[in-house]
Amino acid sequence: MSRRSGILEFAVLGLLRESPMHGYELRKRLNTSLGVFRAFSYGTLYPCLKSLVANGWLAEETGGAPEDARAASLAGRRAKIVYRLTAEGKEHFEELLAHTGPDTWEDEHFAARFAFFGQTSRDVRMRVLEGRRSRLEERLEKMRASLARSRSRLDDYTLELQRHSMESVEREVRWLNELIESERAGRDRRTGPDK
Amino acid sequence: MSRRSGILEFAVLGLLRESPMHGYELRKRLNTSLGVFRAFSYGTLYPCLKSLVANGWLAEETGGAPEDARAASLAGRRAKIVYRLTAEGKEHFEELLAHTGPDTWEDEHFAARFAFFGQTSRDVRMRVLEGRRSRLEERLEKMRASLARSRSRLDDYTLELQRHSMESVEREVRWLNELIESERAGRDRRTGPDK
DNA sequence: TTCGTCATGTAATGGGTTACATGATTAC
DNA sequence: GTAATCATGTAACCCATTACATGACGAA
Repeated sequence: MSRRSGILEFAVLGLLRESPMHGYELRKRLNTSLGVFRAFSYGTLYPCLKSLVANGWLAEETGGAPEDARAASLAGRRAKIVYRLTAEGKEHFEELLAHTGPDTWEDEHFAARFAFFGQTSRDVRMRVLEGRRSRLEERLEKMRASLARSRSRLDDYTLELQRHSMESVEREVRWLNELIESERAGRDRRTGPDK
Repeated sequence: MSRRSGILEFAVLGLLRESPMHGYELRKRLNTSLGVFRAFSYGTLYPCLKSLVANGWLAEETGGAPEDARAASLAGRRAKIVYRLTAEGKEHFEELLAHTGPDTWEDEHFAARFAFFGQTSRDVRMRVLEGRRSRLEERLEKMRASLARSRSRLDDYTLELQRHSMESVEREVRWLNELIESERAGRDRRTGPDK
């Protein structure tokens, strides 16, 4: 029970929905394919997998069909545990995909959600994108305010750092604007009057 | 002893070098003036301050001069503890400022170091900037490689996410290039032949 | 007088890493 | 045969947050 990391749990479920995998491979996918994710260590991943099994969301399949003589002969062989999503797991992931909320627009969480946008319904995508955007706009407001208050007593490097990080945030807002635009365009094409 | 957070310790020492402060104010400065830093909670900050005192790097000054009658009359009054950097603390911070190494070019650590570049010698600044840059270039290489390997089996959203985060990294590299350029220009002005 | 913000602190908990331990398989 | 990488796992630790507890000070 418990040992829920939110992000990791979500990503694991999402990856396994595409196809069953064992832990080691899962970890690679977490770093590479999904790129953005930081590399979770085995010390995090394996216990997480166990807990997902305990919840009934994953099933372990310790390789080799039992009727296979060669498998039996290699008795001492370390089991390569393949995990696959159960029906309950699929259902649970579906729920997670449908969920939107303030936690959803935080940095890491947002990246994880975005990575599975391919499986997400458009209205949920919109809510997440818009939530993220307003979250960033809030952040910008705070930065601008504190900058206005303290600009005078800050040295050049501190100022430059603030300028650069504000620009980064502004850049992400523009990116979100484009994404939201194209989501809307997609909707319009579907529900619009004609053409 | 211990309870060292690296970043927090460094930032606290650096802020207190400018002027003595109490914990509450310190925390505000950590969020606002230095902007980039995430808001450390009191549950992190206060124990950290205690440990810095235990190390002899900070000294506590529980306000009010003792000869002040009013201070004595307000017996029950909650002490407002002002922390100031000791000579040892200053020396220790100097050492931290001079240190460069692989840890120094990681995201959060780098931001903290950059925020105190005003107090850092130019050659150390250069090493940190260049270290950071090569760290990012490494990261770019990995991203490009994994993208090349798996582009085909990734959906549009995953691709877009990777594209955007690569662009972010590339943008930071350009920023670092400019900074390094202007550091070099600064050195040239000083040591160059004339004008 | 009550509410917001200033101000300090602790204990429980969370979420993660590192180091360690083990062993199979593949490539050279 | 030996090194790299595949593969799984545990225990000790680290860093930080949350929730809680306490209380002063100023303004409405």
